[in-house]
Amino acid sequence: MANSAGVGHDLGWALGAVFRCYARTVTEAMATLPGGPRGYQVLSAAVHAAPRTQLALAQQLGIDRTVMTYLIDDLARAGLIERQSDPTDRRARRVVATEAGRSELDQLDDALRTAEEVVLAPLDETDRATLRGLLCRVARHAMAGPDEAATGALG
Amino acid sequence: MANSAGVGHDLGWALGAVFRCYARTVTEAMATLPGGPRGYQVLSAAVHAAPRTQLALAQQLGIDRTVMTYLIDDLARAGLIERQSDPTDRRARRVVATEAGRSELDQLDDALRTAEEVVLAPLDETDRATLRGLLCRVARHAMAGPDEAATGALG
DNA sequence: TATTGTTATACTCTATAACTATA
DNA sequence: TATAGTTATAGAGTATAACAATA
Repeated sequence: MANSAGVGHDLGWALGAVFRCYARTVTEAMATLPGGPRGYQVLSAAVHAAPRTQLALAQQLGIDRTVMTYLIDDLARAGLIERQSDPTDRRARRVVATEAGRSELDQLDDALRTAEEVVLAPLDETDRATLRGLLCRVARHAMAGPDEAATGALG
Repeated sequence: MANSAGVGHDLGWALGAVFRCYARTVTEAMATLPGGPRGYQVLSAAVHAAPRTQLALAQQLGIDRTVMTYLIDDLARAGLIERQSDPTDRRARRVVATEAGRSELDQLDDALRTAEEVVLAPLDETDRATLRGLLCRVARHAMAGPDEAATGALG
């Protein structure tokens, strides 16, 4: 394919290839988690942040609220999170992580670290830091512009 | 979300954000092209490389051969490519670009250049080259490992 | 019998709308 | 009347399987 007319291809191709490699590794690591990568997002939010309602969670993560219902159904069935009645509004449900959920998240985070290692394998520490820095600068700029609700979806 | 336990998030988040920003811009640029980004891949292959059969094209681009049928139907209906009988194998159809297809591809390539500019806007020329270089190194390594048929798919 | 391309069918994911129970 | 959550329905996109023509 070494045609020089490839244009924007250089960046687009590399970006796509790297993203897919990372996404594939991450998705594999989350193969057994209900909801896959998005299940991870919900679980992570439930563990790290104060309990929020399903709607708040859905808006934060850029997930449709009807999808959030199924997602939480599955995660709750797996015993990773729980729905708790909101004492101040009996319509709302607060999403909280269980002990099992916290432990599961720890394992998943390990897997994510590994996935990152796999992707960055060909670079030494200096180059990794450089790539991270440049990507983050570009990412922050990209998020600043248009409305970007999704905070970590894979694709 | 400023929790330091965010783990691999730094890379994964930035990668996802940048990728989605680029993918969105590119997809918008190809909104009127039949088949969207994948229509572009087929058109580009038809223009730049020697005519190939639908199956060869499908395998090269990582597209299912049944999808390729629809894709080529739409591109042909738009007058951008043509199906030609393969003289050496009457089962096969060679995919070739029309003049209109070539011209359309030129315009799309312009749009891609612009999309790249949009994404890389916050970086100066030196940093852009650095990012490109690092991403390409990582991408080449990622492609070398597992079977990666898809050469430029976005989603 | 195997292969290219097409067509028909089914499945997955997601979005839309309707429903309930609260407010 | 509006909102949180659920459920039901429909749509897009994709994969699977069956088919026709040719090798």
